[in-house]
Amino acid sequence: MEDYLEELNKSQKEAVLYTDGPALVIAGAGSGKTRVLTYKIAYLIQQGYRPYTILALTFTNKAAREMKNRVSEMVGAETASRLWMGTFHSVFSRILRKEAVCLGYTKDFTIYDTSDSKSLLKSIIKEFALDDKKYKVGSVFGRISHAKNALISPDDYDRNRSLIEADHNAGIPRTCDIYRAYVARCKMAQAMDFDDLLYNTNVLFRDHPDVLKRYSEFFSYVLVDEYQDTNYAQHVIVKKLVQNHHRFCVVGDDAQSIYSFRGAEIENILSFEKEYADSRIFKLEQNYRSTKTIVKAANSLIDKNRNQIRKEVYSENITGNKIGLIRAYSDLEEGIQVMGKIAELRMRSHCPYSDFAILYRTNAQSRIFEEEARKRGIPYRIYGGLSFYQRKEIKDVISYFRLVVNPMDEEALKRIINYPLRGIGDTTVGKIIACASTNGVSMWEVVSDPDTNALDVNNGTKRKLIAFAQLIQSFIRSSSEISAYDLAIKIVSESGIQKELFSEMTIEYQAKRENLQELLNGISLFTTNREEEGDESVRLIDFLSEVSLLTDQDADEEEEVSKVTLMTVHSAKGLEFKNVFVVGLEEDLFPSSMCMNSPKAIEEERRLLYVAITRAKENCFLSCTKSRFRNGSMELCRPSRFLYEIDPQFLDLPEANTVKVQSQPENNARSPFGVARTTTPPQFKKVSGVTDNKKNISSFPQYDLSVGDHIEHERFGKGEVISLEGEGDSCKAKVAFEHVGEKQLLLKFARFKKL
DNA sequence: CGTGGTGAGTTTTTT
DNA sequence: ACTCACCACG
Repeated sequence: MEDYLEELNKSQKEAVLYTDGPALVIAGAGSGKTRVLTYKIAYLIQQGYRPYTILALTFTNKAAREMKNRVSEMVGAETASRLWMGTFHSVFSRILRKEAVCLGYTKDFTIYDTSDSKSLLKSIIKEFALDDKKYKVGSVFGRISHAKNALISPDDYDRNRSLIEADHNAGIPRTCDIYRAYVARCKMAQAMDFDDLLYNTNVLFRDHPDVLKRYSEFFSYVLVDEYQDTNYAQHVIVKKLVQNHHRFCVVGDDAQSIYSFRGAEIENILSFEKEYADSRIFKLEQNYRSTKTIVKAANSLIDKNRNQIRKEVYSENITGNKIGLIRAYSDLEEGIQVMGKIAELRMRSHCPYSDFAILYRTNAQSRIFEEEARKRGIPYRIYGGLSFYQRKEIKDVISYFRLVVNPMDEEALKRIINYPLRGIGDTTVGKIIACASTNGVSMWEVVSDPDTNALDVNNGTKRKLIAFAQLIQSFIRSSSEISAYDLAIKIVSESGIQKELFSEMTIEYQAKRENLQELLNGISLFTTNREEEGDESVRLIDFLSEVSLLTDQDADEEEEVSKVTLMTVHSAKGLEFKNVFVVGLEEDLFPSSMCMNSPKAIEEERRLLYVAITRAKENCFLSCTKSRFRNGSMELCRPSRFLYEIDPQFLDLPEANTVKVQSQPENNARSPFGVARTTTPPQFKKVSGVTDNKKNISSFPQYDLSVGDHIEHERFGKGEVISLEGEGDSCKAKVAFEHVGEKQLLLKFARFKKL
């Protein structure tokens, strides 16, 4: 163990060894944050802390798993497995299941995922007879979620003037009523949504001092990873847990705070020192990951943020290459150029595909890179998109499981009451909901006993309802007798799901069958694992509570072939790659158009780019395009303001630019992109030149062309005219483009200019 | 009650 | 491009 400590640098070591009070570790990008956390846990254990009294909270499952693995290597898997280590959500859900009764919940409560929550909100908005064009499910959900993350109850909400006013101004004054109804319905369904896992943990500790006392005495040391991403609720709960002894350590980097959209408060980390007068702060400033150039370039960018903890991140690695710039004419060509560059670099340096990552702001950008990779036969792996457990066929099956475990689960019931089709349509479901709410009972009670609840449906429908209820009841009876796996099999065959999935032999259905098979395999694996660990009766609820908090990133399949990684910048946090391409650096995309009127949001976007750049170990490329297909039409793009904020001495400015600057007399400033650079950087939306750009695009001048002319096309880039045919409006040109090959252009529509 | 077609809106990020 | 809501018909 003493040897381990020698592997740390001075500040890392200090951070590990200090355990007497609150510790804030500011960990610059690539500075060995996980190392400090894992060594610290090992050190605590060495100091005599019992492992099961150490609580380590992370933000993602992936981070938790990685930490667990690394701790295992140091102290052994046996000891590591006793630690309380996991995401906030998973650890708190464990606590909540234990203490559920205090809160009026059963241990088997359901966890609603985002789509369940939204579906419930949709019902409520409909029941309130509100205009769903005004009351958009997404924004109502967002407001409720923010309220919960700020520990604001429906009653608090009502009393909060600024919230009420904001809703009023947004034309949705009844948001608070929806919130109240939503909470009641979740409770009625014995369900908690993601935010409830935090909110209710706080309620538990607030209203039950004895319970809090038990946990705060039980946990002898608390560690929190990615503290900059915690929201108010998490902050308060941590505070409560350590109130007795103040022995805890939070690790984070304010420069990498990128989750404010879901309630993260950068203030939690910025004001830590004020909050805990007895705290010590440790700064890890040496970056071990990247070249000097990458670190300095990233620093020069993040320097533009006002709100931050000052630190000097530096690298002792080689200087390395400058940051590459890629300028494309269109999103299409961006894909071609980036993939081309990857192929070229790979040839030159013989590094595997897994050394490359393409990072983008939005998932929608992935498609073009995917297509281009496929064309070239470059293997790739996309992260993000729908998680396995969110696919329709999987959610449907899981909903059966959920209903069996918790018949009050309204969202699960709605999902499967007519799947597979059994003649219970929207009309009937509407009646059931209405009947349930007038009688103050759950939908399940209405379905299983339509008569007592005076449900107004005809006899045929009633029979169908009763048959459905009996089906579910038979599953419930079996659930106490047979294993989770056997029950799953029984459900799939007796519900008719199996028949339905074999009713068609199309590729989609084939995929669905495979997915279902995978789910069953997962249950089987889960059951055997638990049984090996000595758990005699593995219940379905155990499986459910585990999978409801999993995301796609957690499927850690061993990759047999090396692949290029495609992911959003958000999901790249914490990862590193030899070569990184950050794409789509354009105004309204990165920074996102969502935050044009908020300097705070712009600072967050800047941090996001900081995160992206600092993922790179050796080479980093930034790309932008002149035009991009968005929302169904071609839009002109201006380079991101961030490109001008990076100190140009770290940028590899291409020679060709000089030429381009000359050929575009309207340019009045030297810029890395040879694109009209207004003397002031692009400002907020109302002053921006977006509309002017739109005009430019349609007033592209027409030229008389002849064979051999060189042209510059809006999407395809530069090329040479090979042949011409037709006259007037139907005149067509065949053009050989540099990057995209030969294309036919109908001159009437083609957007290009002669060079 | 179910289905199949059309049309509109949609995209920021995730536990 | 892709999903979802709505509508008309069987």
